[in-house]
Amino acid sequence: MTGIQAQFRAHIEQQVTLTNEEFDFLYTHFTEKKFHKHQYLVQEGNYVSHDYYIAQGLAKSSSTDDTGKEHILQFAMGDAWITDLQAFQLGTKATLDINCLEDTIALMITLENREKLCSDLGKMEKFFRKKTTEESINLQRRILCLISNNARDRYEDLLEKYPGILQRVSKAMIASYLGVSRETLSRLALT
Amino acid sequence: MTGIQAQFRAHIEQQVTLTNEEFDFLYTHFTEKKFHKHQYLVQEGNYVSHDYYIAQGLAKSSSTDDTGKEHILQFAMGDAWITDLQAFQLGTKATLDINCLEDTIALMITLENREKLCSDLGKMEKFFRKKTTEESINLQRRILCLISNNARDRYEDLLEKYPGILQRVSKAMIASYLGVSRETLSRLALT
DNA sequence: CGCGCGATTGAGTAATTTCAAATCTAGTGG
DNA sequence: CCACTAGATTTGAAATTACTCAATCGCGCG
Repeated sequence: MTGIQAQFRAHIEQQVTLTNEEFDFLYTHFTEKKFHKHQYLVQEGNYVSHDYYIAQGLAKSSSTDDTGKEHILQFAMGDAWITDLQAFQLGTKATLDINCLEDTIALMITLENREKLCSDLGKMEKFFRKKTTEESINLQRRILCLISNNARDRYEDLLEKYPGILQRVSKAMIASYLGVSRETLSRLALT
Repeated sequence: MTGIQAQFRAHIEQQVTLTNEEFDFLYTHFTEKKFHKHQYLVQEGNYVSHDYYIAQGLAKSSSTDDTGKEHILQFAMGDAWITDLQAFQLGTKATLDINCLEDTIALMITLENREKLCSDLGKMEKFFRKKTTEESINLQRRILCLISNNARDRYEDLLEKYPGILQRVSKAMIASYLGVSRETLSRLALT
């Protein structure tokens, strides 16, 4: 049992309890893989083969608009899932890029394997339901933050939620995540 | 079998197929209820007893900031789910108001009943997982729209996604949903 | 007719963006 | 140890976008 496996099991057991046999079984549906900094997990225009559990490291998902500007949808630090959800679910081409900001270890699962796993092990169906519900709650919070608050408040909100983020992510990327220009973020001088 | 029941069954069967017995069984977990225009499904500060499937009518969820301004998180037209997800899941007090904009017919389910139903009927666990995944995809799209686009493009985006919305929702509320002032929305004169 | 509500318009102000230039910083090679 | 470069960050100034507050318009309804 590697450290990654133990961490992943603990991650799943936040939602459902597992026997050793169940964990061993479900684990066979995943592939562990290392990615180096700057490597892509998903590239716009390609099909999306996997959903990724980021065990260690840091990845971001983003889209690039017609003026070439990048907009960051998500940072996935340790213990988080990331993919181009729409493309993954529907089997369409990615509209997002997903790129590692640090050397990263991920556990990957294909759509086929995930659906099979959900059918064969009800606890995993439940796990994904709960996890996705959590995800929706977080996305709703972010939407309310975006429509309710100005740039400064959104920035403070982010720092509060991810205290260590400034040490790992450039301010230009944080600006892109918050939906403001990097110059504006820079002028919010604080903390 | 009422029209509402038939509609609800079709809604569920968009994700999973059901036998008559399964539908009858799952349906016992829900309560059908009518609400009149302006009635609250959820009020800020109260506990959230149910998740609501809006069969007919229209409800909105919103939060009110410290300056008294309302920010609209969601419109639930026919065939959509709505609740204060965070408060419902965690059993905490609502931070959202949910209010009917029209006379509305809803099917309501408590957290306890939903969890029981998911345990007793794997297809419903799957249904909720799929539905919540869809929800996440939509929320992600909205976030990208909010951080990528200006007010005009967000407005056009909304009209494209919900063509009939102007006939059912005041422009002040649409502005609140888009995160702009109603005066600004008014000045985007088009369509 | 006149009230009430939603929508629009006007004018001034505030927030944010853009483009350009200056500064800072970490890592590299001499 | 230092100079140098590439990338990140900050700063400046003007332009744009959006907001606020107030007034007006339009329309359905008693």
